[in-house]
Amino acid sequence: MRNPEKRFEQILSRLKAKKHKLTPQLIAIAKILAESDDHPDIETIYNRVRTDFPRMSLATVYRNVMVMKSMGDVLEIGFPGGGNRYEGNRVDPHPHAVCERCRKIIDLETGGMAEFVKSIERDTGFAITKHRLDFFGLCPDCRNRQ
Amino acid sequence: MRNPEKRFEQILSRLKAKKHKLTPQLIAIAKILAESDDHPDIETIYNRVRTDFPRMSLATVYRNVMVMKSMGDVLEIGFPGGGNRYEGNRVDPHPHAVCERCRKIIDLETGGMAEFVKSIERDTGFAITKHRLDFFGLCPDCRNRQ
DNA sequence: ATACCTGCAAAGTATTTGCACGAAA
DNA sequence: TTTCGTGCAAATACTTTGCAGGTAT
Repeated sequence: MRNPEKRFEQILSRLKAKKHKLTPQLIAIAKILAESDDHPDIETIYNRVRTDFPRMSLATVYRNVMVMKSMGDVLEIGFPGGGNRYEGNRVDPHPHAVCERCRKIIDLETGGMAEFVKSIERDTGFAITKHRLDFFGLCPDCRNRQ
Repeated sequence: MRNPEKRFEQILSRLKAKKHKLTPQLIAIAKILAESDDHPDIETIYNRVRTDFPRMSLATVYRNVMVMKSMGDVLEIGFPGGGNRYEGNRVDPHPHAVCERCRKIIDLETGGMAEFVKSIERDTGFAITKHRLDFFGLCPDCRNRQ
């Protein structure tokens, strides 16, 4: 998704379809998420939103981001110890390069693997030290329990 | 690494090489990590170790796991909201399948991707809904600052 | 002997929740 | 009008830290 406006409208219509009240706070948070391409954390979203809504609570940011996350309109990039990052302008699963020092996160396109690492280093200038590749789903036992 | 005993000795000798005091607590925790293939969390390690060391503190488990993690002898599988999982019997990076319901984690071997998802579902019986693929390292800006 | 490690309890973080009020539908 | 969302503050969960005493080298 390259068009933030369109993405914003899409999120709003999906919220409406799910019978969520379109409060000014929710709208503002959705807008930030649709527009941001730097994978902001909750605190960052909070700060951005507070330039327009100085009285908005941090709890409201948590709550609304979680709403959109469970709808599948926001991707959570989780980290141990918190400070999770969120992405709303693009929700198809895709790899990320994460700088361990400045915590910058950039989107990558899928491809090989190992081979992949080399091309990432070539294309981005990153020095890759580790990667993380997890698959989420239901194991056989749980699939059989509904 | 298929041999827990050997892996245990390896961790101990690396700890010794780094001038760590081989306290009974550290040895016990290293043993659990070398032997466990179920990616235990801190609480689980704590409980396993406490059958032999009932007076051991949870803080000690945290501290010693972190020591081995920074040495590169323990792999941390981090999750948002805590409850991170640890793996000491194998430290080469490799993909995992994580059950979102029972939190079971199993090791996988590397291969394609997309194609990969299908073969994982075939081989394990998992129903994969998402995957996670992150690369960690230093971005160009940070590489230039040392 | 002495530097490092431990247990305990307290302090931190990040996130979630209860509640009374206020606003969207 | 009625239901749901908000702000605030307190609670929770996980992890880290300060300190006094103990132990591996």
